This record gives sequence, structure tokens and C-alpha cells, in this order.
Amino acid sequence: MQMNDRKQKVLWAIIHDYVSTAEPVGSRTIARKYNLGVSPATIRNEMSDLEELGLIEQPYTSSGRIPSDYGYRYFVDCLMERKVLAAEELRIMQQTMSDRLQEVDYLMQQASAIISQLTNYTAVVLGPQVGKTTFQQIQLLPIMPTKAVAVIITSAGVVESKILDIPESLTPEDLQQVSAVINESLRGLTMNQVRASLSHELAETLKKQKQVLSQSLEIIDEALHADNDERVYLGGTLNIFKQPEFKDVDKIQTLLGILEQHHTVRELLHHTPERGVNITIGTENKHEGFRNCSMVTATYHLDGEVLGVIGLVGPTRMEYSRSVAVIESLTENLSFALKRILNR
Amino acid sequence: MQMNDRKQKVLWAIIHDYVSTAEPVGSRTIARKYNLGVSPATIRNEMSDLEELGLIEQPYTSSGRIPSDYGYRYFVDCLMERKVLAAEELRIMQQTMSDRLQEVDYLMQQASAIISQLTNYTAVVLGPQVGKTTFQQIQLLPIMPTKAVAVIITSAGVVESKILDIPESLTPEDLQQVSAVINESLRGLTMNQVRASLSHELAETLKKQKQVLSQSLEIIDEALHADNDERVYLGGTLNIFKQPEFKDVDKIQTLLGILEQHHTVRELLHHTPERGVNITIGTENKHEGFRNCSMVTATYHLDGEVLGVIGLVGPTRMEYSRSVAVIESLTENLSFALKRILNR
DNA sequence: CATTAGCACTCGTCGGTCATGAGTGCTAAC
DNA sequence: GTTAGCACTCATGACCGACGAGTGCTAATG
Repeated sequence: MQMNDRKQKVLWAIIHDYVSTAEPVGSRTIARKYNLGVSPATIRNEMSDLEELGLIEQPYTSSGRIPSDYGYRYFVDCLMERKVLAAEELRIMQQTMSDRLQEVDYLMQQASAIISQLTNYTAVVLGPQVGKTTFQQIQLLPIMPTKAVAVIITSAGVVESKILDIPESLTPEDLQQVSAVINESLRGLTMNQVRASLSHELAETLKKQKQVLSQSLEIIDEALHADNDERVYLGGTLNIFKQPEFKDVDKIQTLLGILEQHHTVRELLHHTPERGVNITIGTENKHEGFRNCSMVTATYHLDGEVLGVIGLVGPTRMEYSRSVAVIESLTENLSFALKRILNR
Repeated sequence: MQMNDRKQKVLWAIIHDYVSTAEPVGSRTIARKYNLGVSPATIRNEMSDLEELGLIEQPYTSSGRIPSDYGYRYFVDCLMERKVLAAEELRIMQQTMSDRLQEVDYLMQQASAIISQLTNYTAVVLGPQVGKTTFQQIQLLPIMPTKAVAVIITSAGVVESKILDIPESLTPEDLQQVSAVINESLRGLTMNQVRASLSHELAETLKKQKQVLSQSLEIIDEALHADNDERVYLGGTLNIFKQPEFKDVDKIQTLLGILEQHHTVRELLHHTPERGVNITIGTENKHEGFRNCSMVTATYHLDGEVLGVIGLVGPTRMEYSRSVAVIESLTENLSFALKRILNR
């Protein structure tokens, strides 16, 4: 059996209706709301065909139809019209991004806030990989006889700061010298390169200045790892409550649980390809707890290189066209804003 | 009517049972589980009296009884035995607090994690008021021809860092000098004092070094305000789902909504008195959304001065004695850990 | 006089029945 | 190929009755 024009129209109507009502769609409803010029009976026949094709399903015998995951897939691949955001929305987006924001961290928070505001879904944002930014300097600032603050500054702004124990014998000048040594050898390298040269460097110089130097290198190492690299930002997690498919406490708990585990979120987002907007629907998703969810994700760039990922999570019954429009516009804005911050 | 020994025993039993089962408690249940040496009938009479005293209630006619807010109040004031944490729990607490933790931020996160772990309720922690820490120094570090990073260091560690725009004409030496000027006049003051002297200082010196100085003072000002001052840390928010009284989606949403608004949480915690553990039960609470919740809070100190507040939020049906024990032990550990970090 | 046994009464819960209505699939007519 | 008609399915919600946990009252008991 082949798809034809009318089948497509019917499928489109089912998805459109189901997205806004969250109720199974019947043939009569379609005949009434979307004037396709045919009677409910005809639509029933078409629906029967669509079901055979696996594009729609019945939750139970003789109920209306709902789109299957595969139906959504067909929709986003073939049927979905591109949507452009309202001028007002674009303006808000640009303004928020350009506002008084200088640090990457803040920028990312804003990004996730915008996504959740404009879509009413939950925003998921991966911050720039620290590895892609360049090392600028480390500063060791004495604050007490036996303590100093180490601050690492990369092209993304301050990345990590930490209090170090230092031997009392060390003078502020010694500290200066230590940081100078480190800065000398690392400045201008990307943090990935720093990472590569670190163990070498460490072994080399550890003999000379011992404790402080090794502690300093430790915090650089820390800055490069785990929590800091690709920080996860969430926005509008409570939007989940707005979706009728999650009116069940268990489902909400599961979902919030997953979102709270940042490493899981990171994994989920890593499937995003380098270019363009990616859509993952229902069971296409690796994670079991996301069976009823779809994700719309995209990468943002700097000078052609992938920096991070932004995306949103909602029910499979999602306004895909709008979501795509938001995510797409935002990647542009984001890449632009980051260029301003990170380059020069 | 007066309370007597047996009434107290019955009330104690009702609360004890209801806390663990979350079901209304009947007279027979009490007679069986807690051998008071009397028949259910007698207990019914006592219960009738307790109800007249407002200490317990019936959810509906001829159901079992549940404690009223006032009943819990009586319980925590007069009946509750002091509980001591298990040695193992104390050990975990101390170790986590002393671990490799040097910065206040991290310490606070650990504190909230411990609370939620040990109690299964939601932890709420207010970080030290920045105002109470002392200003150590500000550093202006040039990173590009037109940009510098400003880092404020207080006795609590790094508080705020921010990228400033600077005129290209300014040399690194100029920056040095500006920070020297600021450090000179502010070092050793508490941040509250800094706040007081800031507007004065600002007017005074703004003429001389203009832009950079004013920007620097701005970030100090920022560090003193809103988000940074008394940061709110939450832990185990998802524990809410474990309580049967919140199996309703609406209630969870309300509660999570409130917890997400940090300023509301801050207000709620500010009622904590300077000394000792404070318990707020159900409607005693100001906030409407907390009608079904109780809070156990306490302040932690440094050198006899209040620094911040820790606490937990759970259903009114709460294991008060355990909660109190956890909060109490933790304030001690926290005060101790902070002493190590902030003093000398 | 306090305690207890007995008993009638209340009320939430659970399972079953039934009417309703939305929606389908099939068939026959157009 | 399209449509009208009709029998059929099934979720939903209202209603009913049995059940049982629990109470309050009363009268008997020590």
C-alpha cells in the first residue's frame, strides 16, 4: 500500500489534533474540523490503511486513533511545515542573549530559560566543553599565611577557583613565580591540549616547586573533568506537570529522576549530529524512562567547531514544528553570543 | 480536662503509629501494638478526650484518629524523647564534612545531601550570609586588550568573578593599582561594612579612575546582593515523592514550585531563632503551600554569631525526634567545619 | 468510680452492574 | 470510489450493596 495525498492529509490532521487535545482522534472529528471534503466513513477507511502502515494506533478497540512513534517520525520527516517564530519572540531571544551577559555560565542559564518559556517543555543544555576553550592563565592569590586561592581563567571566563594549602615558608613572590611558570607553558593552548601536556608537565616540574605546583595542576585537572566539562543546565523542569501524559506521579518521578542525573542527560544529548536539528521520538530513544518522550536537539558552534548541545524534552505528542523553530533560532543566537564572548 | 499519664501514652502511640503507617489509627490497633494494659474501649474513651482537647482528629466519622497540628506540637514540646544518631551515622557525617572540602559552596551542598540522605525528607540550607564574611581582596586580571577578570575573595573563598570591559589604554599596572586602592580601603572589613562604606567610597574615588573602578565596585556590590547572599541549597527534592500524603500531582507541583523559588524558601527559614532547633508544624507555617508540611530548622554559628540556617521539609506526619537529631548533629559539624575554613 | 464487654451505627472501600457515548468495521447502496 | 446505516466494542461514570474498621453509648463488672 502506498501513501497518497489524502492519506497524508488525514495523518496530518490526526497528529495536529492529537497534539493539541491529547485525546484519541475519531473520524468524525477530522471530518468536522479539517474539511477534507469527504465523509467520516471515507476517513475511517483511510485511517484503517494508516493503521496497517503502522503510522497510527488505537489505544483500545474502537477508540479513536493516536499517532505511533513511527507516525511522528513520518510527520517530522515528510509532512511538517517549517515554522518561523514571531518577530516578537525573536526579538526577546536576541535581547536576552545580548543583555548584560558576559559569562558563559549565565548565558547557558538564559538559553535554557528561553527554551522552556517559549515551548513549555523542559530545556536541556550542555555548556561548552571546557576542552574546546583556551587556557588563559592561572592566578595564585595569597589570602592567609597558609592558604592561597587559585583561579583558572579560560577564554570562557573563570572556570574554577579553589583554596589551596600552602607551606608557610612560601612568599607571595614565590606564588607569583609558580603561576608564571604554569602560565608560560600553557597559555593559548586549548584545554584539551593542556590536558594532554599536563601529566608530562607535572612530572617534569613537580620536583622543583613541589606542593603548590602540584596542587595547582590538580585544580587545572579538576577543571577539565566531570562536573565542569559540559555542565548540564536544566530549565522549566516543572513544565512536565503541564502535560496530561505525565499526570501520573510515577512517571513524573521517573522523569525528574533522570533529569537530575546529569550524566544520563549528557549521554542522551551526545547522539546529536554535528549539523542541523535532531529529533528523537519515543522509543527511538535509548533510555527506557524516555519511552514517552521526544527530544529536539541541536549543536551550537564556534568557528565551525561544535561547542555544545541545546535541546528540549517533551511528550511524544509534541509541537514539533514549533520546537524545531525555537531550537534552531536559539542555536544561531547562541553561536553568535558565544563568538562575542570567547573570541577576542 | 487535664492531660494525664495514660492520655499522654495514648497520644504518643497514635502519633508513633501514624508516623510510620500514614493510616488513621484505631483503638484496637493501639491496644494490640502498644500494651498499655487496658482494653480498646478504655482507649476509645481516652481518644474521645484527646479529641476534645484538640490533639487528635477524625478525618471522617467513625474512622480512626490522626494527630492534629496541635497534637504534633504537644508531642514535640512535651512527649518526644531525644534521639541520638547511630555511631555509624555520626561517623559518615563527620567524614563527609571533613573530607576534601575546602570551599563553602561545596560544604553546603554536602550538608544538604546528608540531611536528605539520613531523613528521606527534603533538605533546605541557607549558605552563610556573605555579609558576615570579611573582605579579603579583589583581583583584576587582564585577559585581553579590552577585558579583565575581576575576582572577589572573601574569607568564605571566592565569591564572585566577572569579566569587565576595560579601556584599551589601561595597562596591567593600572589594573594592579586600581585593585590595590580598593584592597587598601576594604581589606578586613566584613562585607556588611563594605556595603555600608561602598556608596561613600564609590562617590569619592569614582572621579579618579572612573570606569574600571566603578565596574569593580559594581561587582562587589553584586556579590553582596540577592543570589549570592544566603544562597539556597536544596537536597533530595525528589524525596517528596516518597510521602503518601503527596501522592497527588497537584500537591507535588505546588511544593516543588515553592522550593524552586529561592526567595520564598529564604523567607520561610528566616523565622528560625538564634539558638536551638526550631520546629514549625503545618499551619503554624506562614506559607499557604506548606499547610501539610513541617519544617525542622536550626542556625549554625561561627564564634557565637549566626551564619546561616539548615533545615528540612517533610509532611506534618514526620519523624520529629530523628529529624531533630540529624539537624542538631549537623549544625555542630557544620559550625566546626566552617571554623576550619573561615577562621585563619 | 474506673474499666470493660456488647451492640448498634457510621462511613470509606471495593467489586459488580448498567447506561451512555464516542468510535469503529462492515455491508450495501449510490 | 464514496457514503449511509447499523451492529458492535469499550472506556467512563454513576449507582448499589457487601464488607469491615472503627466509633459512641449503655449496662454490667470489680
